[in-house]
Amino acid sequence: MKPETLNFFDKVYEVAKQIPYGKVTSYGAIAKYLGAARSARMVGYAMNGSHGKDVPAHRVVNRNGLLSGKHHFEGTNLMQQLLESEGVVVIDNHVQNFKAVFWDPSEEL
DNA sequence: CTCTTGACTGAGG
DNA sequence: GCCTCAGCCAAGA
Repeated sequence: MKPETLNFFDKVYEVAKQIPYGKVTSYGAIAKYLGAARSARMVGYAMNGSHGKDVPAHRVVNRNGLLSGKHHFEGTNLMQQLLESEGVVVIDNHVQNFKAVFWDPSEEL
């Protein structure tokens, strides 16, 4: 594994790991913090390899607070249950009061 | 090198 | 609030 190739993915993992309990953020927010605001898709792509790591991928949703990545988790509602376990209200794959639980790395980090 | 795919986003209707 | 279109960028075939 070459560090150069892991750079982007690693950064994504590092940021995701720092997401506070009971908070969520968006792919675009992480991408922006990494200086790649146009690479939000890459963040999601990177999360694809987050399995086996200490990355709370369930705390990362799209800009609408929609659990766009729930299909990448086991079962059909694991991601939602994980969030609700942390105090985040989720209804029909949508984070309720998204703005209140939103955590922006560019602002908080 | 070219083409496809995608856990995205912003703008427009 | 919902749907559609176009732009973005990296990885894999």
